[in-house]
Amino acid sequence: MKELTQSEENYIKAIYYLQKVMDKPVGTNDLANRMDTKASSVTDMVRRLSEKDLIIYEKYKGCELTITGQEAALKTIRKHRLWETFLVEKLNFGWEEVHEIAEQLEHIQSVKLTNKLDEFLDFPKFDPHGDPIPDQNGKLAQREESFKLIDLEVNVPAIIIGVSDSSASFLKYLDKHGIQLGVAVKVIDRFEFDHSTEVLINDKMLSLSAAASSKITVQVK
Amino acid sequence: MKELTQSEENYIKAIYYLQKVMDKPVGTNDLANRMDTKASSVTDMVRRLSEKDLIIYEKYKGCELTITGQEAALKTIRKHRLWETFLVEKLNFGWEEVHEIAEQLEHIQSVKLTNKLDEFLDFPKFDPHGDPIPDQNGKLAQREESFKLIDLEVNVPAIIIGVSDSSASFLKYLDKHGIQLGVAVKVIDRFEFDHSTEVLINDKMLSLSAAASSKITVQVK
DNA sequence: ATATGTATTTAGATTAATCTAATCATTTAT
DNA sequence: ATAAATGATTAGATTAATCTAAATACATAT
Ligand SMILES: [Mn+2]
Ligand SMILES: [Mn+2]
Ligand SMILES: [Mn+2]
Ligand SMILES: [Mn+2]
Repeated sequence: MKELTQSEENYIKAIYYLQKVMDKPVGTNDLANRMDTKASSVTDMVRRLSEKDLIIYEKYKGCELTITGQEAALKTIRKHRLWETFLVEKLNFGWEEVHEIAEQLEHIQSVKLTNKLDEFLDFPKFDPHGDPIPDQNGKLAQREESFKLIDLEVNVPAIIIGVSDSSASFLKYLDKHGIQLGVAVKVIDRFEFDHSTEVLINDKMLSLSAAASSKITVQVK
Repeated sequence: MKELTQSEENYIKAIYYLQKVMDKPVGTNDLANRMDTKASSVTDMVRRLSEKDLIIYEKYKGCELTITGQEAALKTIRKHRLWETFLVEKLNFGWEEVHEIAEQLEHIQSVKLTNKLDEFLDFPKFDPHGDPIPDQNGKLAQREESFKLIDLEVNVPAIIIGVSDSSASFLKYLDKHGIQLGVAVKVIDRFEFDHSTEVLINDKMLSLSAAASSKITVQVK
């Protein structure tokens, strides 16, 4: 299995992600959209990837990862999340700054480096956004059952364990309101008409939009 | 000043290096040789670099860096040497393993990352091979006067402060004989006919070839 | 089933980075 | 000063990754 180019690694990651969320073959436009390129470019690339047996692709039918492709995806994701952890834990970056840099660092090719970094960080199981970090064998830590904050029942104490949107704008918004991983939350009230939620966080009341609360993952204590 | 491609950064570094050691305009073949490519590829690339005002280039006359080009070179060298330091100091890599990985890491584009890394490492002045690390402004620490071990007078105590060859084979050879930066050396005898040198290192006598002793930099205590 | 619209692929170009083989320029040696 | 050797450039191809515009296939609604 030869090394992948940066572009190939990025595509493989995107396919991995889309496969997960839509649970059916990934269409050319979905990919083009996610990768922020044109459909014609995607068609070219999926040809190459399928040539290398990283995906199964049939004209007009979309694509999905082979086992080899999944392994490749997990390797890249492992690197990405380890680097994000490094940037936050060791270099004191904010969690909203690290994704972009990790997009580059994830392409560094050295298994030894990855494993030494892992060790240096004390084998973290989750990255700064609460996403699981694949281990050397590509295995992901299994989480206790978790919900989106928007689905958490009223008056049930819970803890914030992740976010499903790592965009700088969202994360900065959370920072402003003292919302971090590990913090306790309780839903005090919810309004049917717009699904906005009143929550208690850090002893302060806060009203969250449906958009926000649907992107925050919590776990009941 | 737009970002440079990896290839451009590598060429700029090579020109910087060659300019230093040969002290005259860098020829196409010198560069081709150093970059391990073909002269025709170099001609193409120096055209591009000169187009971007990173070098001055005239057909058949070789090239040299402009001020902008020198700044670019120093930025890349800074990243390279900081990463090498990180790999040795924090991740416990051997000094013979880090160059290759740093060749990749040096292309990560984030000034903030570079500066935070610098801080994390406590603003090191020299990398694991004894080469100076440019600071934020591209300034290199000036060394006390130093010599090559091959030029060190007999019976003058000195300290090893650098190597001018960072190839894995040479560094492994040094490791085998306990030769590291910071270690004390004294030349006991030197033989005219092949310039081999008898040295005392770590309380042990050792005979070094001219090839070896000409690549070790020392400083008189 | 036919038409319409959307998804996807093709055709044809472009740009960076590389190569080989051929040509041209400069330097050096006779 | 001329020839030979060395150094450098050009011409022409190739490959990855991208694009625009045109063509085609598939899905859906009437
Ligand atoms: Mn990320
Ligand atoms: Mn990436
Ligand atoms: Mn190096
Ligand atoms: Mn490099």
